[in-house]
Amino acid sequence: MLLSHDPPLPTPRAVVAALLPWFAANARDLPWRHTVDPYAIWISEIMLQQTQVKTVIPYWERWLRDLPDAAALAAAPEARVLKLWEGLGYYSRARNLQQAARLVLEKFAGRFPTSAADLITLPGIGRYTAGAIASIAFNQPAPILDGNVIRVLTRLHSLPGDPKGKLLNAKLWQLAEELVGAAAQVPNSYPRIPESAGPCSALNQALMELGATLCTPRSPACLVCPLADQCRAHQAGQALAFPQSKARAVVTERRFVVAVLERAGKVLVRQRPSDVVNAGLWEFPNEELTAPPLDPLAAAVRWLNLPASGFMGLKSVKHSITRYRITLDVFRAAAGSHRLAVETGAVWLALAELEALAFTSAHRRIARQLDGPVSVLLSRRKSNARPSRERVG
DNA sequence: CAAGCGTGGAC
DNA sequence: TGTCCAAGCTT
Repeated sequence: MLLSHDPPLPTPRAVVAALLPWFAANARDLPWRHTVDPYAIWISEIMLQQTQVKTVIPYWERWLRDLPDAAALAAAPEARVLKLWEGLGYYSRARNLQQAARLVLEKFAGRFPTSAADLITLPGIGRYTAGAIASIAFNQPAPILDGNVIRVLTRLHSLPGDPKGKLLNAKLWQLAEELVGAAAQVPNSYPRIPESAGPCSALNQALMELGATLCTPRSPACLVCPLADQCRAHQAGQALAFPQSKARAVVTERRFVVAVLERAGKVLVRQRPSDVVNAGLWEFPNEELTAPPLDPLAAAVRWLNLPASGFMGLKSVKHSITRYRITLDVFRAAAGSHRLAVETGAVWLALAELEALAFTSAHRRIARQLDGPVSVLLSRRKSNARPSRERVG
């Protein structure tokens, strides 16, 4: 029997031998791939948590320009850090970055830790990020396991089960460790990325790059995949069956009324408390509609304690955060001394002053509506809503 | 270990 | 247009 007709086994050595040349030829030109500065790599890894590359690029470039090193980050006012993060979401990432920068200065004498074991002690750095920084900045043979690597490895080895579950998760970390260990032993003649720290860096990035560009969730490009001949799921025509992740939480609808109160050319804004979602970010006063029938205009009348003729509806804003699908019904009113200004500890600010503050995404969109020339009148009957150029006088 | 934590890209 | 989900961490 001719063994050469059997597909090659996905051994660590064979996988590395296929991935490194593929990555050297196909790596996307991403800005953080032109540096091995651990600070710059660290910032990119935190920003990339649960966030797409395309979204991160402009944030990363602005951040590195404004806060080029750990000392600058440690010394910056938190408000400036949050403003640089505005729109990226998961804002505790930004606060943890600053706290970690201060720890690097204090506990590590300003030298970034090079081992995953030290890195993971810093706030906001878990097992994945510790391995990513150690390998990408310092070429340490530290494994990584993110959503991309989970997809690649469960397909490559046709591994059933929940990849976040204890058993399979441990198996995947083990496989990732074997791969980066094999990368550490490749000869110098292997294709290299000139600005990469070395083969451990390249291997880990190659795994993620493959998952991001070819081994995608819904339309994997197996025909051009460098691992296709080793991939068990592909051989069985079952690539789409992996990973077998658990279903997400069901979506819940929520509705809020928002007040844009004006006085002498200023608007009323407030800062969210520290123990809620979007903690510390700025917003317009708002209240959730709970009891049905959830009529926003009636709720606004009751909440603002103003006659319906005393304010106008702006275009409603829709957004989603985590498992909630949220509609914001926005009402704009002239208010001399409204009780909301006292009760919530809010402040009156000119529109131009809002620019410097970190707003939640939905409320930033409301603020932009106020800047523009056109407001949208909300009809009492939803089916008859139509645009208008009227403004509150 | 499940749930909380945001947002916008992509199809 | 709705749905999925992206280089996860913390509690």
